[in-house]
Amino acid sequence: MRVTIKDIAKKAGVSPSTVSRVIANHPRISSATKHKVMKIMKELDYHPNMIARSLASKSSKIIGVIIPGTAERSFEHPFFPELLRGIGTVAYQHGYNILISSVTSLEEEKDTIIQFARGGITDGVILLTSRVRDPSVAELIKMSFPFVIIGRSEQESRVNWVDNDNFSIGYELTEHFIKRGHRRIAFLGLSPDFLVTVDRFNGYKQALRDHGIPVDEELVVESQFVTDDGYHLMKTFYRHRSVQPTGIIACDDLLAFGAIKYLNEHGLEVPRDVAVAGVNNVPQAAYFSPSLTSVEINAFSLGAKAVELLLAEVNEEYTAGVPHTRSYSRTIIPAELIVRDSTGR
Amino acid sequence: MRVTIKDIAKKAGVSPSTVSRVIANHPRISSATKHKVMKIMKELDYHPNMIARSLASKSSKIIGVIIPGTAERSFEHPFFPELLRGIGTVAYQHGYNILISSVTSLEEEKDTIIQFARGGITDGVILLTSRVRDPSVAELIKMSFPFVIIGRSEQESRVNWVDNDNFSIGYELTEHFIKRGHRRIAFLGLSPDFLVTVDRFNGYKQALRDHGIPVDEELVVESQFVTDDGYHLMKTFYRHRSVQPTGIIACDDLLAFGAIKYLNEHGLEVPRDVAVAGVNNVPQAAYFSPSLTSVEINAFSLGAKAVELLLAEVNEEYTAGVPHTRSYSRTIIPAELIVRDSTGR
DNA sequence: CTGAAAGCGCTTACAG
DNA sequence: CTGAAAGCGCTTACAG
Repeated sequence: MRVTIKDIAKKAGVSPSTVSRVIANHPRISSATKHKVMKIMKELDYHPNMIARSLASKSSKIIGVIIPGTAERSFEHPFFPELLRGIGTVAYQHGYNILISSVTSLEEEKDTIIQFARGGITDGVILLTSRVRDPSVAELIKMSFPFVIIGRSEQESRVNWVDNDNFSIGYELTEHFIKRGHRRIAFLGLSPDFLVTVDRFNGYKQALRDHGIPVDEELVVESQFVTDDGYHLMKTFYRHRSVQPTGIIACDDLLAFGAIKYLNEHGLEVPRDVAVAGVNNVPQAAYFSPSLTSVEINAFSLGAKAVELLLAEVNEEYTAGVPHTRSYSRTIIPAELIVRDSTGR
Repeated sequence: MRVTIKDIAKKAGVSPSTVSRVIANHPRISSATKHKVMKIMKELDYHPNMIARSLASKSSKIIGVIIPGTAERSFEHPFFPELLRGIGTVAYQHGYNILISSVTSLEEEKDTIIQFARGGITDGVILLTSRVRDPSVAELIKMSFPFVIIGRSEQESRVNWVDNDNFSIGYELTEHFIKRGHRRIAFLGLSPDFLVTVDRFNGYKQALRDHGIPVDEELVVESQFVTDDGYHLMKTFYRHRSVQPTGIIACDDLLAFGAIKYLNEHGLEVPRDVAVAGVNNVPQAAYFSPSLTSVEINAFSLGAKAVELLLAEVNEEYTAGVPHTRSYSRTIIPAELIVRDSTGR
């Protein structure tokens, strides 16, 4: 039999309420009884049942993290662990645990969200998505359950989110190429369903315009997901397009690696013949030959900030009685261009 | 007010017990009442409170996953998400959620384990570790709480684990080099605290011996962790050692990438001058120049199998009354040598 | 097949 | 500063 609060109470000669207050570090408790109770908890190796506590207090101290389905494969992305580490670190600091979903379909995702939210398992949810019109977002809003999105949602109001400024990322990257004299710059990896790529693409276009360079649709390569099929995208590109880019901006480093491999195999040297850059600054970017120019998105901070926003909202709920207008935050985590060999020196 | 089982019961004209049985899909329930109750649950948009259910049933349907501290940085490793995906997929199939720890110190790890196990939050725990003498393992054994280790533990008995055969991985990799005529093969990344590297190293030594090649300590490069500092390891190696290896086996692909970068910068071409191979077959291995020979460890399967073992043990506990000797499983997930350009053709 | 009752292990006004 | 009591929302023998 596991030792409960009653066992402690009996042995300490106090009531269960008092033991509970000691555990919760309640202020109005004499330090005498406090120490007595704590001593006995040590002796009996007592550990509170978190489930019972959750039920009684209506707070599980668990944050749910919803990860886009396997189909989108972002799970595999190198920046994901960093994000998770940021989430975990801040959550731990505040005494929260993190419950991870890993679903394969949108229905499973909805199931999970309902379970997390309605089932009382979590106090709030962090949603990793930058999907246009994500159904989970609508669901969460409907339930008015605390949540934060990592990756800007299209839903502009009544949503907390944290993201990089992807427009600027696209803009700066493009300007970097322009400053090195490039004018035929391809954009690799536009996926209309994913705002992150759309935003970067808009930044790209704006930079071109600002420098008087016409946007050439021939230089835009769409892709289904933000995956690692840069090799095949380039193959298709060179087969079907007549333009010869001198620079390629890939929406992701993995895309860039694949693209470079293709270029190498077809006698094009990077950066001599074509300059290439990616985004996300994966660890391998520095070791690649040539080392890859990329953008550090500070995934750790994205995760950390998301937890802070979420906990602010979760706790806001407890300021009962005080009427207030609910506010929503958008937080931009700065990104940083890391220039390496793949765009020349 | 959230709708509870009582609300459903009242509206359906049955007792809460009956509603509970409908939810649990209890066999002895008339399909008439079953349908009536389900209809009302739909109407009222009822979702069971998982916390209450957990408390009453003494099972949270949550699996804890303990990840080695940030200090060890395995969180950042590309194979980790795959592992997690394997865990998540099988867990979901069985109706379990996964709770992730992300701790920074060994004390935090112990805290977390106690919270997960004693606090009743999880039904069982998966421990990612291949640390020699992991204190968490001892803790879990002491509590006799269901757990499975991914990564072989030194603790040979009373432990379930799933792992690759790292001895064979080291052996096969080495034999691959020997067959291509190499005799001076360096081993990069031996970390005495991590069994995974020790096992691979033993396989390496055995292969050399079996082919009559003496083991040369000069060719062994130790490292603190399984990280990405291959570049610096090689720098130190060439500065302090007199031997010139013609082949390098790195304990990890990231190590290999760093090593290759160093070699390139110092006029050594891969594989012409030095052949290099890694382990883990990270996505970038195929895109690297040259593409990297590696070993696919099937991380997804490692995770999937770990959950299966764990759930077997968790459920075994419920076969109460039936006396049985508890058994422990060791499962080996096959690994596969992937030959690419970095070791020649 | 169904209900009444006890119980899971805590928390938290309410009273003193 | 502390206790008695009610309650959190379920499950599950036990009885019928």
